[in-house]
Amino acid sequence: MEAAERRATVLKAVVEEYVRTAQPVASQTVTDSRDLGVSSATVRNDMTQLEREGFLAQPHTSAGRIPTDQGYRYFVDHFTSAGGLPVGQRRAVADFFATTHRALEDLLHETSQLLAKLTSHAAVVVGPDADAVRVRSAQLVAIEPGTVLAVVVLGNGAIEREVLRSELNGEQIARASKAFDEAIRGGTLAPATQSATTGDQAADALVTDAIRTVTTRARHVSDHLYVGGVSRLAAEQDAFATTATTARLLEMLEEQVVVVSLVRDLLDHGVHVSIGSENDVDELRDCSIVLAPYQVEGALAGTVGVLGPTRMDYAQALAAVAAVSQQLGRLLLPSVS
Amino acid sequence: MEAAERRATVLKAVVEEYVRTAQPVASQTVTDSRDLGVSSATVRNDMTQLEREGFLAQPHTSAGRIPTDQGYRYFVDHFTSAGGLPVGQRRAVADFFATTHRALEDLLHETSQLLAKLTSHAAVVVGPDADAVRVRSAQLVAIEPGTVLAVVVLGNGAIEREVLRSELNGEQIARASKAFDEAIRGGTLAPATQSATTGDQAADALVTDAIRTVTTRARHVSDHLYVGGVSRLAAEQDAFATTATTARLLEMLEEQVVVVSLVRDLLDHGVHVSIGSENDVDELRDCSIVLAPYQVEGALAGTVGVLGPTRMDYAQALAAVAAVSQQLGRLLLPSVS
DNA sequence: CACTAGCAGTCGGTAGACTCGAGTGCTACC
DNA sequence: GGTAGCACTCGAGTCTACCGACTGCTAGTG
Repeated sequence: MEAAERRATVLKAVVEEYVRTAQPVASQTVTDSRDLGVSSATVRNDMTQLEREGFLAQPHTSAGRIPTDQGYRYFVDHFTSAGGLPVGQRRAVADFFATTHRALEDLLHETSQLLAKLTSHAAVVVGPDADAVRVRSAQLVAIEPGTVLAVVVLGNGAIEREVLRSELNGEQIARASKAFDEAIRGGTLAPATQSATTGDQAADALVTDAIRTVTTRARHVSDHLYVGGVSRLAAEQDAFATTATTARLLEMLEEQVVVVSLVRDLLDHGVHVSIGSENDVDELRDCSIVLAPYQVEGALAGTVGVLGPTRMDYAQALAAVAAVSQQLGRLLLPSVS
Repeated sequence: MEAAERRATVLKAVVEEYVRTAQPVASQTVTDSRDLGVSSATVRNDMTQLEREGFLAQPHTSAGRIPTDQGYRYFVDHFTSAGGLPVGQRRAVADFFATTHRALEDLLHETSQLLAKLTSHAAVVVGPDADAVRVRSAQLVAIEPGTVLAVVVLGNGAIEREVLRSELNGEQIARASKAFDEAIRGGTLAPATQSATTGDQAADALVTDAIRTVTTRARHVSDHLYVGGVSRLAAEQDAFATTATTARLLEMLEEQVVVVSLVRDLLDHGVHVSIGSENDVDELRDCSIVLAPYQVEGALAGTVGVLGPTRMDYAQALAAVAAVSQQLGRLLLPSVS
């Protein structure tokens, strides 16, 4: 084995050991657990070089090495070629998606919990950008005297509904409903200034109101973040500097919008794994994010992701998000859910 | 001042000081901050007696006293007579409810966050029991070929909707809709065995399906828990034994159903404050819960609550839940929102 | 030249000894 | 009943010594 190649193997071993034990990895540990055919002294030399190159770090002089963010990056880029999920987990995912029959919101929420359970880390599910979702159909329905429900079916199977007030009679509402459908069907929910002309001024007003309300709300909903397994973050405490760090993380997840735009941003740039300091957000300096988009009918419909400490089993996380995103997309495909 | 009366005052002082500082309270601290007209030695005697009676405890011999759960209980029962919220907070609550225009789900969620912000603790909002909510109106709406939406308006303003598959034509659906409305309007969503007879077998099947689906889902939704301010739990870490305790708390909150039934159970027994070991649930041994029901049109519509460490400002928490529950009920009253 | 054996050196972690001071409990007294 | 005063207790912080886990280096080997 060539020297450079061996160094890469050493790096791989250090990452794997450290992920497993959370302890700085000694040269001896590496030679014991891997069959490198060299002595610990040689590994030590490799380690010093890896440290010089920025892949490893030493918490203090007389300690083993731990990977730096750059070290994790190399590991992810070179040693996590698409491994599948272990059969047990693969089955769990299949079972989950075979047996659920939920409204979209609940499904996404429970998907986040599934992913959290699979990876033992916090998990997030992000819906698609409102601007990117097409309207499949729309209508207005009188549900009570004075109350109208705007119902919009979206391309990803989500059904938005919004309550409106209107004193119009049934016939007027029917007319408005038609106009409403024509105005936004096939388009996106971007807050545009579609207008309606039914010839009935009151109906027009209702349609305008409906469009405005629905687009506003769509924006709100599309920025929604489904978070599963927050308790894992608390359990991972020790990976973070202080308990305040955990608190700020939880706060950010409650904030939702920061995370949603972060996730979208990462994916826009084709990033699927973001490690520690690669994250611009301060709260995430000690965290890594592993993402996979899911698609419905070939169109990007959202993203599933795992949020954990940088010391994370990346191979497993990648396999998990891949499996979940794929199954989720498949489930959403045929039905309107 | 009589001796017994003074002891109560000492207890009050200890609770208030301990809540403020999180430090065991010394006899001297009490005499310094309150004008009792007695010396610290007397307070010490009172404290030993309060300890004998189980209201106070000593972390170790040479330390001040901290309240026991029983001590907090006495404090809550005797010294938290309905104080109002400070004007600033009162204003914040009023502003919040004056400016929000959200769907019910979002409103409840944001209400929990408001409450969390007010009290600096985690907050929960629980909807009403599905069995207790009356159906205001119900109908079926064709939204796409092959797809029917069941829409149910509930007494508390919530609008449940559920997607059904059906190949019936418009006329059949209209008939089924009427039967659906008649079958469940005015009743509750308890999973009963209402049946429909429209004379059209296919329509009947749709109605039965709709009833089944809606009642099932209603149960699911009514057990939903809105949680706000989970990050506060992490920040309150030090109040709990280990970080594992926090993790288990978060887990329980994610579980939802445990908390929901706990809250309902407490309120059924007229309990508004549950302190530490008074909670049967193990995870809550170090926590207290402060609850207030909110009502819509005179009927119990749900509960808002605060979840924090036993070392909590009970007077403030009580004032906050009272103010929020009252305003929330008022907001839900007139509109179907 | 690549690798290794061996050994000195470094540094965190733990245990024990010591001190400091906050706060009590008790006793004698008013 | 209330108080002053004092001895006593015990946690927390500091210092020291020591152990042991690892490294880095040097000298040596195929």
